[in-house]
Amino acid sequence: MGVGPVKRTSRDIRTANRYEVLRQIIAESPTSRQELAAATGLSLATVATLVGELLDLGMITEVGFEDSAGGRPRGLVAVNASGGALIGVDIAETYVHVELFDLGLNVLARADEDMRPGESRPEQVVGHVAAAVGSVVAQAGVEGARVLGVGVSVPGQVDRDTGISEYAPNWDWHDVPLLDLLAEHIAYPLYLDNPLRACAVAELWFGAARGRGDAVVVNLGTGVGAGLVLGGGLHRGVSNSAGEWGHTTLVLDGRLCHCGNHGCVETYVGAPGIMQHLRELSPGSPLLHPEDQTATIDALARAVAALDPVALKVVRDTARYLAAGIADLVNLLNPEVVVLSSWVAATLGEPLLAEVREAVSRHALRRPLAATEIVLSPIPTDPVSLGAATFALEGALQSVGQRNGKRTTTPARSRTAPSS
Amino acid sequence: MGVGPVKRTSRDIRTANRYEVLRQIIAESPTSRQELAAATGLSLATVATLVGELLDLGMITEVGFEDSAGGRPRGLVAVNASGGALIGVDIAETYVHVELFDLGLNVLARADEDMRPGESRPEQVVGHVAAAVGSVVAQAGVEGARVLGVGVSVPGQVDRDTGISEYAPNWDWHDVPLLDLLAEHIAYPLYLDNPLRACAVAELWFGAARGRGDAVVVNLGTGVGAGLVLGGGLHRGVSNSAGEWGHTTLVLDGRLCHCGNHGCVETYVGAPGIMQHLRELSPGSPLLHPEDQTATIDALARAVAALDPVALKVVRDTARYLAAGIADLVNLLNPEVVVLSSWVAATLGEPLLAEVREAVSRHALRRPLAATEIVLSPIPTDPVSLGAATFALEGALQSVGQRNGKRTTTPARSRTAPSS
DNA sequence: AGGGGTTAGGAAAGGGGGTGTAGAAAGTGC
DNA sequence: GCACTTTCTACACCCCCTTTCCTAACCCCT
Repeated sequence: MGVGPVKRTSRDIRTANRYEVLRQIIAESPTSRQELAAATGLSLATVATLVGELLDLGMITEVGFEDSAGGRPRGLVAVNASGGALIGVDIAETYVHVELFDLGLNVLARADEDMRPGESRPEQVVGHVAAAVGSVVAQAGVEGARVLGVGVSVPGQVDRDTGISEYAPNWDWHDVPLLDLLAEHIAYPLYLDNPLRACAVAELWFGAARGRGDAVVVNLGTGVGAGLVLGGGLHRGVSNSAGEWGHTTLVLDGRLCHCGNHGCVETYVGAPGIMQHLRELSPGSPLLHPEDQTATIDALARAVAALDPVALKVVRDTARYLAAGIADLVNLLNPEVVVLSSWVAATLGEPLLAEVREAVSRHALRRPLAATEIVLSPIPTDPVSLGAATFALEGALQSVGQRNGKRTTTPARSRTAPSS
Repeated sequence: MGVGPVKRTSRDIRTANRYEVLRQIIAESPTSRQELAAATGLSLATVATLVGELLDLGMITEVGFEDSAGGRPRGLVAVNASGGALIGVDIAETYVHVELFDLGLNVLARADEDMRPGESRPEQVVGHVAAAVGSVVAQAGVEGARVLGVGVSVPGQVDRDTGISEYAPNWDWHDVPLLDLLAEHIAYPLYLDNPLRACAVAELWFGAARGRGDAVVVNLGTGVGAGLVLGGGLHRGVSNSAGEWGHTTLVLDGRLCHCGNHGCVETYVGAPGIMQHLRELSPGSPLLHPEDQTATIDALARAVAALDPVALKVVRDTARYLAAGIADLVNLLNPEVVVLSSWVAATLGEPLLAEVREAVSRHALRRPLAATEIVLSPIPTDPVSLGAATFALEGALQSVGQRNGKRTTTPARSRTAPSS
């Protein structure tokens, strides 16, 4: 339980600025110190210091000079892609997906492990994760020392500081010390969080929320949730469970949700909800693949492109439910941007977006609506593993200024601190 | 439109600490530097510096010593009630309510002005405000120089920095430069904001949100809204309209709301909504005072105390609607505390709270719910004018460190800057 | 080839902020 | 009256960002 209001120190300013500078370099590589200063609003001196730090860390390199038209040419810096590797782990109900990134956040290797419904014990999940992590490191052929960290996303409620999965609805986990279990198999610094926040941080660093103060990242997958970016940072809530938007009541006495309530957003706009709607409209629809959500949503997207009337109606109805929920978010939080993320949003794409925009504009109040954009996530890869890797990147960046090695309350764990 | 993420400077830290120390002194007066350091988590040196500043400003005074059991006795400081006066202005649809506070936030004088339905021109409202402000200053007999500032709350969307009422639904105002108009009549520094945020800031300083990082202040009056305290500070949103929770859709195709949608929270739990429910249940009910919301809600509260079955049902049903909305807030934001504020909440009191708690516990997810308390506002006076006065207090405190007089982007206006 | 103009970037100084510590100040107890 | 204890102030120190000055590096012109 967080005690008292947030304690801010001047070091937080430094960390935030470090993030900002690196973000900018990753977004626009190569770039010059001058451009960085202009883009971040920091002074040249501060930018120079931070760039120096990042150069020392080997995260960026100097890559020549800009052409000059009289005057000393600007030195250019770029991400040093081979300066380190980041691993993002996306643990979901039925699979573990792991990606290894270079520092430019390009995917160097992938590994997937399927989990059968029965495999719900923490040790089993940890085993899959360890195998996949080992696999991507081997594939990419990077030396272990180059791996700056491993970010792990696990559904449910997570305490990132203690590394405990407090509650995972899929497997009925309660207070599983996941990070400690993983540390027994994985020798790199580990960071734990949940997929909602992973997607949000991915958008914040590399996606549609870059440079925005307030954003909502709506996550449309099997489950539904929202990552909240408020005041330029992630909002976590007192007990790390902010963003549970999927169980907002949309329809009084509506469909029964696994959370026990009726009419939750998730039951209408989650993949199973969409499938149910399709089934109700057209019980024998060829689009329906009863046991395969991905295949069904794919088929639905293709049918929409072919102007299939049933598919169009399913998407339109789904968009309406979704829009009702998003309109409430717009009114309540007045964000700059609402990002539609995760695989259902990516698959349904523009047609869904168009319907959502139209329907939101009918529901939301005019003034807040005018200030907010609704967009699809521009992130081409899996946002969850990217976001998880970003947590590792943030972690690596956080401890830069720290007295050498002495981690005080750093959330990072490594093999050297197994359990206890 | 806010550009880019929030820019934090070390001065913000100072300001936040200054707030924190004064808040603590006001809450517990007299108190010692030692206690302040313990309560705020700051070092003794910092506390001493800040206390010194506040002493210089005349906002607090030294009031003797604590008894000692060996050792130098602790010096005690207390709010210097007569060190200044703050004025809070609550502009509502049908009245203007003004209170003058001493620095202990005790009410020294009140003034009310009624506005007839026709009186909707900005000049008329400004006239009422100026008259009431003049009245409280005269009543309290304070010299003008002692008035540190006037906080003004006006419904709708407000840009506190420019002092413009961008949109006020009651009177169909659009971009009225209210602060400039007021500055022609009022010679004190002026601060503008809306009642939602006024209530929130009142709770943050003096009420149930003190010392909490995340809180939601639910405002139950004629209109309904929520003040959001996130990360220890007020959340405003990009275009200053965060908190429009009253128009969250609660019932699909429900009651028609003046915002044009159906089923908004406000149509069920706002005072007019409650009256309508009473009318539907018992058309000729003696509790109903058709033209007087306050009287009706008062009567309802008394009837509940007398266990009148109709009144009990009205309150229970209202609580259910309210709870559905609050449960969504709890899930989404995971706050430490939800505060029920404004006159409807104050009037209906404990019976409403009990029903709300019970109903929220049925709707919200277990984990976030476990971390959040739901309470009635402990603030005994009008929270809106108190909050408005608090804005003035914050304003007075903000410019302390500033180079003398030179206001850079200070929101405060005074007579010396009339229009343009 | 050598100077003048121009722009980049580093080094140092300065201001704001918080913290640790020595020593003065102000009590109690013997 | 002296020792002990505790508070509180003053100062040095560290962190962070910014401003300013100066040197480095390049272009163009003569």
